[in-house]
Amino acid sequence: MTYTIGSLARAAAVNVETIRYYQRRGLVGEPPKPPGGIRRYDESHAGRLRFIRQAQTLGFSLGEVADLLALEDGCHCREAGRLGAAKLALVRERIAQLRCVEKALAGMVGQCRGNTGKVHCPLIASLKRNANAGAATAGKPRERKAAARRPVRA
Amino acid sequence: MTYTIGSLARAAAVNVETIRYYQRRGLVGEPPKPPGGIRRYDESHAGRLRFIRQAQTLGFSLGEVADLLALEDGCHCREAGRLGAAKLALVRERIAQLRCVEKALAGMVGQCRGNTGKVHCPLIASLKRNANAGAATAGKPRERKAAARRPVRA
DNA sequence: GTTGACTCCGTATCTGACTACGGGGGTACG
DNA sequence: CGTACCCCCGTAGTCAGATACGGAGTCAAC
Repeated sequence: MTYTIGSLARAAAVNVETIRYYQRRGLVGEPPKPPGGIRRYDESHAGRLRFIRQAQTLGFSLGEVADLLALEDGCHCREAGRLGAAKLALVRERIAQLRCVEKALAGMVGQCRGNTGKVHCPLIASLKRNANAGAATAGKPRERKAAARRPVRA
Repeated sequence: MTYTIGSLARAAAVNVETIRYYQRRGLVGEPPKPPGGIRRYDESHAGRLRFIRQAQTLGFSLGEVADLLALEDGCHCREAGRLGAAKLALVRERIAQLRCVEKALAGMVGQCRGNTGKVHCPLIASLKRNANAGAATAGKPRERKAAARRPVRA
């Protein structure tokens, strides 16, 4: 089955304009345009779009997503391996941090059962440990030139 | 030990302007200003800032961070519990997804050892399963009014 | 008592990621 | 044939999250 850009957008639950934007950024390909006609997309495009959205909700910027997609697309293995290993470390770090949050939240939610007073939750404390660990390796703020620091749809 | 806003910024590895911005957003408090003087901050402020950054890298928007901080600050337990449970579900989902990515990346990096050809990695496939599961509950794109879909520093 | 680093505060600018607009065109169907 | 969609493409606008700027005031040290 093939898609027009509009039906592709519906299939992947994104805006048409977003697809065009991703094309401009080189994240998804633009199929060749039949003379005087309408471009045709397929499942691989839909998969790519869903992947991008997914990766974004996991905290990857579009730039990072582009890196991941470059891996998928196949580049020289040596390079792919390095890049993949770096991303892997990043992913594992995020998982570890999220587990801290999970534990803290779970504890707090448990404490809250039936209580009507106030709570002081261990969330900040639990994250602070992690943050301090990371802070040692962090440079001065002005040196940061990295991706903007923004999140993601809920 | 106490901080001026500048030393606080260094201690938490953020920009001074960012602190002011967070104050405007109500994420961190502004200590009272001694008449004609300079505000003083302490460890609790530094912790809060680190927490915010931490939470952001985990994919929470500043709005969500504000929710989490409200829990920390203590609100009625019933409400805190609900909020906490919701965030908890979200966090668990993210962990599960990240584990998919982790597995896929690890497999790929493994395959790459010593190989100089090309790779086609199972990354997209691994996420597609997850994404499709979620897609069932997703509304049309235009209905989205949620937080912007942006990530986070590397 | 001047210098230099820093604070205060308001406003302006930048970046990433969309999202909207609008003119020009094709296709489909009643 | 008309009209109702949909596509193409370029450009402009929006929104969150910072960052930057600049004049006036403060403080510590030389």
